Amino acid sequence: MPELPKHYDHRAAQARCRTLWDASRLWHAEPEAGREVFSIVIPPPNVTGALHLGHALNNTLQDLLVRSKRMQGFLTLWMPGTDHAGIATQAVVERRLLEEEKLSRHDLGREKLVERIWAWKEQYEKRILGQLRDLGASCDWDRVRFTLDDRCALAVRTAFLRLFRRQLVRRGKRLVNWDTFLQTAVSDDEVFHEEVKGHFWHIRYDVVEPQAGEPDSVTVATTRPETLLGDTAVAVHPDPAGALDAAERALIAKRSEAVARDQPAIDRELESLASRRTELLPVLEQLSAMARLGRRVRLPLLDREIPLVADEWARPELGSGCVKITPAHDVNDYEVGRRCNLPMINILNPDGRLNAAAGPYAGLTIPKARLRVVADLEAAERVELVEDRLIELAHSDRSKTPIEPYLADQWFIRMDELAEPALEAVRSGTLKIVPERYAKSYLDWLSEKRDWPVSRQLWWGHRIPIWHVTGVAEASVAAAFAGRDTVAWQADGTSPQGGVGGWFICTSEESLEVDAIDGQPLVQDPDVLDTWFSSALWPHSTLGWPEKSAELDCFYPTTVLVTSRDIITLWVARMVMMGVFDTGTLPFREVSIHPKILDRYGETMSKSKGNGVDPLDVIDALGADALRFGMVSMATETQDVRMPVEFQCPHCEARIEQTVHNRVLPRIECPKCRQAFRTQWASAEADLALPRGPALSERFEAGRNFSNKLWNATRFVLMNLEGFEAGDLGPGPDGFAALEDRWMASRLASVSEAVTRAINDYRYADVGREIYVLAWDEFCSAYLELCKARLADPALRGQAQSMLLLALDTILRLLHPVMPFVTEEIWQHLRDATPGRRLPWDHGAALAESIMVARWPKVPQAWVDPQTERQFSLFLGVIATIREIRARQNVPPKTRLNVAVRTAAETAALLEPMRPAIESMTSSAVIDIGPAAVGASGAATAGVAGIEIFVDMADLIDVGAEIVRLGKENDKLAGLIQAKQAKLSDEKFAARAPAAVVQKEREQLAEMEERLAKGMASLAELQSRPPA
RNA sequence: GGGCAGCUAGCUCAGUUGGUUAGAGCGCUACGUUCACACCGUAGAGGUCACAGGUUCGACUCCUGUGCUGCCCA
Repeated sequence: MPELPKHYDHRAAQARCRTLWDASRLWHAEPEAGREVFSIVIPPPNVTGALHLGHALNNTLQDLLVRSKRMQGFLTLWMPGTDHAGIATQAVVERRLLEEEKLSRHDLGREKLVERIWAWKEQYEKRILGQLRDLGASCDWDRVRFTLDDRCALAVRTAFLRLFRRQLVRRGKRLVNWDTFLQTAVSDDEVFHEEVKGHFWHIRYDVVEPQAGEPDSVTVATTRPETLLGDTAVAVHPDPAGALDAAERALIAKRSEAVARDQPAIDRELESLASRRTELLPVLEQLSAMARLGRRVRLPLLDREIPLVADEWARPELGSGCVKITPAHDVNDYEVGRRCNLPMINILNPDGRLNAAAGPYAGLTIPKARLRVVADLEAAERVELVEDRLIELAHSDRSKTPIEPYLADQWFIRMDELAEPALEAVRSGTLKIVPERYAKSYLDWLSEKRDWPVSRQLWWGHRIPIWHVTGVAEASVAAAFAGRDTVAWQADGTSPQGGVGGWFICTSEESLEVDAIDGQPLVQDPDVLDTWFSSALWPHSTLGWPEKSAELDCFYPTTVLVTSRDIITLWVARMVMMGVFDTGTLPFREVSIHPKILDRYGETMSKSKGNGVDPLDVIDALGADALRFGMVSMATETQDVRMPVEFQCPHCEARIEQTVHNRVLPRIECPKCRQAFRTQWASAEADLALPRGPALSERFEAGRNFSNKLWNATRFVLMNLEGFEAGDLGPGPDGFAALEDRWMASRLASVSEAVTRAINDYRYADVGREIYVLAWDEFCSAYLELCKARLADPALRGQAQSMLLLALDTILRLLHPVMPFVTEEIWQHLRDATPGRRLPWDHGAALAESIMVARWPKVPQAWVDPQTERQFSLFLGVIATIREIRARQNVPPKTRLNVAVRTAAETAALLEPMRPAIESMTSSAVIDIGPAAVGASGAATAGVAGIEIFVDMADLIDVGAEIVRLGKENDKLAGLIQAKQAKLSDEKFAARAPAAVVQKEREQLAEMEERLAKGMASLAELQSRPPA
């Protein structure tokens, strides 16, 4: 049998496994009746860019579930695919177009731009799917879907038509977040807030024809002075006195609850409130009365008369107590405008320049208009005060430019009816979110039932399947689409004249095939749908809905959705709503939420920050299994995990800590070898010529080392298989003969049970940890060492070989879902060496061609043997103690020592069979085990529970050092004993603690006292020796 | 402003229903390379469990408050 190389070669193994898995297509699932199904849809990665570590985590966890369920015999489907990511992808392509060709999307035109984006998609889809395969994802690669492909498109149109028919789609004006760079509305979720330095301008508006005793002007303040061009009112509170009272009451209440330190600040606020009452209140009362009388003020610059209105949005406790109202460009003002029936003047063009409504300022961009408006106001002596101020400004996540609130026509989906079943599913526990605490944000968000604005003024996405026609009678529309159940229509909301009006016509067909009705053209809505609309249909659209496909029938609803916490509302909630709406069934029964990966400073990783780790770098340097093991170990129940990032020098392999400073440099000089390497930022030719230093993390090394450990354990087993014909492995008629075999069997049973349970509970990190301890600490460090003696003994050799194989095989199967490549590679070697081996849970079936479909270990729980495990831990304790003495005394490893073990006859009987193992594992000779065992004079001693160990040191012992050490240990023990005695002599403890606890404490005390007595005796003995 | 987390060894994290003499991996120190593996072995050092109160015979664990960090929603 050829010997394996000393190191596991992950690159070669990955290539071999890929070939094997692709040739066998074991990841493929066909619908089949009567089998238990496990199905899962991938959260489709955006085709915007390559996969990052977050994806690696998400997909590793899914693959862990999928592979284990497949081995457990479920009919298992993992549906792969990608998302078109409307705005994100279009923005990236547009940006490149501008950078590389100096062209805007309008220069190119809709059709050509969409073509370019498709080309981008093809490139990145290929890359993403390649990355997933490199990661080892066992998706059904015959079923790859894309949210913009024909099948998804039909699902989108059909779902939209169904919503339209149910009157859940409506058209409306709405203040949207307008991205003036991309010229589209973006959703609230695509907006981030950032503080910027700005100013707060206080501007005076004159009262029109003030009467005697009335103020002749009001002052309003704004951070955006150019918006006054769109002002349609100035508001004052309807009951200023009442509002001040309420504000005061609130402050007093707050003061009574505040800690002393915060009270002075509140007192100052109360004082200022009191002074407002005397100075400002009379004027506000007067203005409030004027508002009721319909009095007006004059808008500076445009010289327009606008009403003074009474509305509670004006807060008497702030500023002048008056506020300008710009309904078309501010969310709160919009509400005021609706309440007071104010006109809404839009002063913006879609490109962010002012329109004709801005009069002389038309054509200017917002920043320029602001400068001009301020200059003109100052010239007109209208500015009373300018304050510096930090402003929370909304920015578009996509273009990073400031958002302008903008009044536009949009399509909305009404949420009330859709949200209710989705809320109920989680409240009733039909849909389980793990960890449970995330259910709260899901419920909170859905409970608001805010309408979903679904139009996007983009070219990349699903075109809204609605056409508009004006000036026709409904009868004509009906006649045009007679007999087509794929078409529905609604009045457009304008009032019909003589029965003739405007209509919105919705269809699930690709096109209406009717271009005019009664001579009036049909115009398709130019907008596309929010990306999340197609994502919301993902679980059922990928399986063939609206067709009644065999896949839908077999694999829907899916079993579980695995995702990270940031898209619970955006995606998970919407999938639940649309899944129920379209199919009547929840799209999945459980949602497993995993953490987010942050860098060492707690920042989210991103390419633009330069703090990310490319999964392919890890796969290349340390192996896909190392990456996966790291990911699984990190997936605990917390919401974030931190991952320190390091650059690896390509010259000397030194690791350089990634810092806020060096992570943005194009080149870095290695502090160790003084040679430079490039980073992702390199653009100058000189930098690009340098070799690249990948960003990695030491957190993946444990996985790499683990792969190698397993590999070498396999090497050892294979080296010792000569003469062994593997058949049925397992206990003989009388069970396992050797103690260590019983122990190993017991551990296999416990761990396989624990791992299976952890997988079912989505405790991913526990899965990794359980197997790691079993494989490394128990199998490699203890069991394998113990087998060496029997392997050398012809009579016992077969026994050991059999159990070694049984244990290794079981470990491989348990580990395969976490580390598929190394386990498959080993499986193939082991299969060649022992084709005839059968494990009890194989039930006689032939050895699987791939570990991917080997049967999951169902280890009989009868193998669990607590008595043996206790015995074994005694043995391990003895070994550890002897080794400790040796290390303490600096005894060279090859020096054989004589050891005596004094313990009760009962314990001695348990240890006796392990005598050869103790000897080989501590390179010593065990002279005696029993109640009467004694060490030679000058022996070093140490004890574990109920066992005293004498190691004959002859002249080796450093008496002085030993006296110091023993003295310290005795002191510590004495302290513990004192504490324990105090506890036990406390009557309350004895009276109230459970008897079992008291009993345990007593035993511990007795044991400590015994150890202390021995320690004192040893110390005395050492002190009585003559100095060396 | 509201909600949710987190704060345990130098770093990254475990710690089940309160019963601890608080653990792991990495890093560090010492020793070790014929005998599966130096991507290794053996041993060691290292912690007022963020802070302050409270409940309890007993608190890392439960309650209240404070501080810092992060995320989500306004």
